[in-house]
Order: sequence, then structure tokens, then C-alpha cells
Amino acid sequence: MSIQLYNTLSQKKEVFTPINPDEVTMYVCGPTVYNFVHIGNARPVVIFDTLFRLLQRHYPSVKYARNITDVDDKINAAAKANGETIRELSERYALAYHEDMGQLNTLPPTLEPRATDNIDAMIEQIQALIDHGHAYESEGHVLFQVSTDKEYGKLSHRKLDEMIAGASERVDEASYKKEPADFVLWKPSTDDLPGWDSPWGRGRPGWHIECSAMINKHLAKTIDIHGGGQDLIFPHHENEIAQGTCCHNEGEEQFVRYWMHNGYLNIDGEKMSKSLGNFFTVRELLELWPGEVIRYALLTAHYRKPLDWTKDLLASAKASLDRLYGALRDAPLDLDDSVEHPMLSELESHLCDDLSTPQVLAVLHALAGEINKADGNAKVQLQKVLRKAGDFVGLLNQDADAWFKWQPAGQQGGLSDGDIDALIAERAQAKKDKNFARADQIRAELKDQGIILEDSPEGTRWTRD
RNA sequence: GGCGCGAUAGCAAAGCGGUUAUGCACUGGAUUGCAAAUCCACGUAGGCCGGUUCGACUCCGGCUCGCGCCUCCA
Repeated sequence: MSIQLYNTLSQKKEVFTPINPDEVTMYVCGPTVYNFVHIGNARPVVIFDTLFRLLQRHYPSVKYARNITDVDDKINAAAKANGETIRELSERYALAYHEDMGQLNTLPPTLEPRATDNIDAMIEQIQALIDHGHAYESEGHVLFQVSTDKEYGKLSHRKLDEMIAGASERVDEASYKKEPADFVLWKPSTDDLPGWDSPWGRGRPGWHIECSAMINKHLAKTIDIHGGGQDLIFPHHENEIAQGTCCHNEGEEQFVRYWMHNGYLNIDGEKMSKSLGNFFTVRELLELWPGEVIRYALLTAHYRKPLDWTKDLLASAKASLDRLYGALRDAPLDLDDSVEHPMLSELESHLCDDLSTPQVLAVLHALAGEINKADGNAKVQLQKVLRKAGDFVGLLNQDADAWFKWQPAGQQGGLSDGDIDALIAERAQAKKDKNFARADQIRAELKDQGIILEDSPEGTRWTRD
């Protein structure tokens, strides 16, 4: 089954053929760690985690790198305000990032290079750009001269002169630039700012250089897949291409073969962004919802489409997962990789079609329907299939009972599991005594606390609403 | 101004030139001491106007509306 991916470069779906099928390479732009990440940051992480899982099933080895940007003017400012080093600040938020992404059941990338550990590679690449006549030094800065790159604009599908014309009011016409579109590779640091020694004096890297330098250093000259949010297409990824190709000999090698970009997350129909301030951090959402609900919600829309983030979306994701976990009641937790089923191939074919996750979720529900109609060994087998299907997209990996008993961190302090079990025992006795009034009273009391009882021949089960 | 994306039933969201998406919500039935869960049944949706076609939600053109990017942003 071949994998098809939409390539921003060609603006169409292409059959994915890696340079080296024995080792697929993928790079995804990670966070700038100066704060807790927001839900918009989580979308690409979940999307590319889903792709990572798919690739791992198709190829023996997948090298997936996701960087941590730990030097940046926002980090510098935040650290200075706290009176700490950028390392201390970024360390703290990198840890929080790992915790948050772990809650979304994302696998750790194969490697996670940090900008500050790779300054040498950046300096080396900048020097190569200068040597090849694509960059120049000016007033302590090193700039990439965009007009020297004939291919510039091929990712964002813009022409350089149009960009300059359209953006004339916005582009920073700093004195040290030869041409307005030139962008910074290296900039000087004053004594109170983090800096590294370089051939151009003590300074720090521009934003774009870290990714192309770390890709060359840790992955390869040419990698298979590079991913990120749509807002990175221009200028960030366009500039990465310029750096990543121009630092080598002319026309030598492609930088990235497949560029993938996820759509935005909207809040009330408006783009969520740090600058607009209309964002939720993953951390605050995790106070109210299980991480799996957030992951499911992110997978309900196709990754290239915008996704409107609302409370209804989360409530609906929760309800959908309730149905899926309902089919996994009493199912063993361990994965049985050997299990086979036509619906697994169907599901895989949807994933292979440019990560068509909405269709994947439909297959999960079809499986749940089959399970609910089956019994005995057939049911057990189908439950194993559903577990495996869920694993394909990083869902349904917890115990169903635990799922139904989950409660928000912010709301703990109500009835404990023990309190509930005691009331259920009392109700069982009342039922035995045909005291249905008392039994119903207990049901009603628990319902007021958000506890739903389900009687069955095997006993009474409860779930938190 | 340049470039791009979208418009599907109450809500969310897919595929597909002719035949069920799916989930949530709603309604009826089965089941249940009462419930819940589950099962069964139930929706001529496809912005507007043309065109192609035996047939269009699906292809083509135009229009309207909404959104994004054009050097802070996932």
C-alpha cells in the first residue's frame, strides 16, 4: 500500500517514495520554549505523530527530529525579566512541553536537537553561505541575500518582486540590508544578551538558520519530509530552503522532498495566535479534559483544513470516545499485534491517503458497532482489532473502566471511588430487599454528583458523566 | 493589490459522476423493577447561477459570502 502525501511544493498529492527506504527522515518544527504551549502548537505535534506511527509501520527505520528553539529574543526577554539564564527558563518549559505532549499520547521523536547545542553547525552553514556568495556581513550582522537565490519563493509560490511590492510598508528596511527582502542569519549581541563567539563577533543566530543547520547536521543534506504549521511556509520554510540548498554547491541537492503543512486552529472562527491572545494552553485544557479527548478532537478534521476549537468540539470528542471505550469494556489492555481484520487494512488505506483521519475515526466506530453486536470469542477478537486500530492513531490505549471513571483535575474532591462503591453496595442490598424507593434514591443522589449507574446481570457499573 | 483555501443535514466532519460516510443531538421500538449502556428503525444535506453528461454534492465557468498568508506566530 503506497503512502500519498500532499506536498506544498507541488500543491498536490504525491506518492511518497523515500530517498532511502531503509531510513526515512522527517523533521518537524518544534516549540520556542518560553511559555506553556498552546493548543495550536499541539496540532502539528499530534498530526506528525500520527504520520510517524504510519511511517514506522511501512519502513524499518524512521528518523524523526523535532527541534527545541531555546534561544530567541522572546526567550531572552523572559529570562531577563525572571533574572535567570535562558537555559534555566527553556529547560523548565521544555519539560512542561514534554509532559503536555505526553498527555496527548505522542511518541517522543527520535531526536530532539536544541538550538544552543548546535551553534557550531549554524556558524558553519552561515560561513558556507558567505563562501558561496549568498550571504554578506554588514554592521556585525550576516544577511542572506535573497536575490542570489533563483529558486526563492518556490515553496510559498510567490515571486520575489511581487513580495517586495506587496510588502513594501512592512518589510524592515534596516540600514545594514542590501535589499529589503534579505533576512538575518546572525546578529550581534550586546553584553547583557546571550551570545556566542563567531567569525563576525559575539552574537546569536537568526531564527531560520537553526532548522536548516540541524537538519544537515543530524539528518542529511536532503531529507524526506519536513512538517509544520501553514504559517511557517513563509518566511520560515522558504528561508530554510534558501539556506539549506545555497550552502551546498549550485544545484547540488534538494533540501526537502515533501513539505507538509497543517491548517490553523481557529477560535470562534478567528485564527488562534499568540499575538491575538485568543489561545488556550494545552495545560489548562488538560485540567478540564483527558488528553485523549484533545487528541481525538484534533483528529476529527483533516489536517490541512482549519479546525474550529470549541467546547462543543471537545464535548463531542468525549462522547465519541465514550462510545468507543464502551465497546472495549472488559477488553484486555495489551496490544495483540498479530490480529488481522479487513477493517484494519481499510483504516490503513485511509491513513495512507494523506492522513485522512476523519475516515479513520469512522472505521473505529464501525468496529465498535461490530463489537457491540458480537459475543464470545468473536467479540474478544474484534476488541483486539479495535485496540490495534486505535494504536494506529494513538488512541484507545487505556483501560475502559479507568476511562469512564476519569474526572477533571480541577474537580477532584467530590465523591471518591470508595464512597461510590459503598453507595452501590447499599443500593444492591436495597434492591435485594425490593426496596426500590431507596435504590432509586441512591441512583438519583449519585446522578446529582455526575455519577451514572449501569445495572447488568454481572452487577452495577458506574461512570462519571 | 498579489497568492491560496473554504461553503455538505440541528451541530461537527468525510468520501464519491449513478448505490449507507461517521459521531453527537432528536424521535419511535426492543431490552430494563426504574435507568444507563446496547441493538433495530428514522434525515432526498450539499451557498447561488449557468455548462458538460443518460445522470453532478462530486467535473468546468461565473457570482456571493467567509477565512488565511504577503517577513512575531503551529
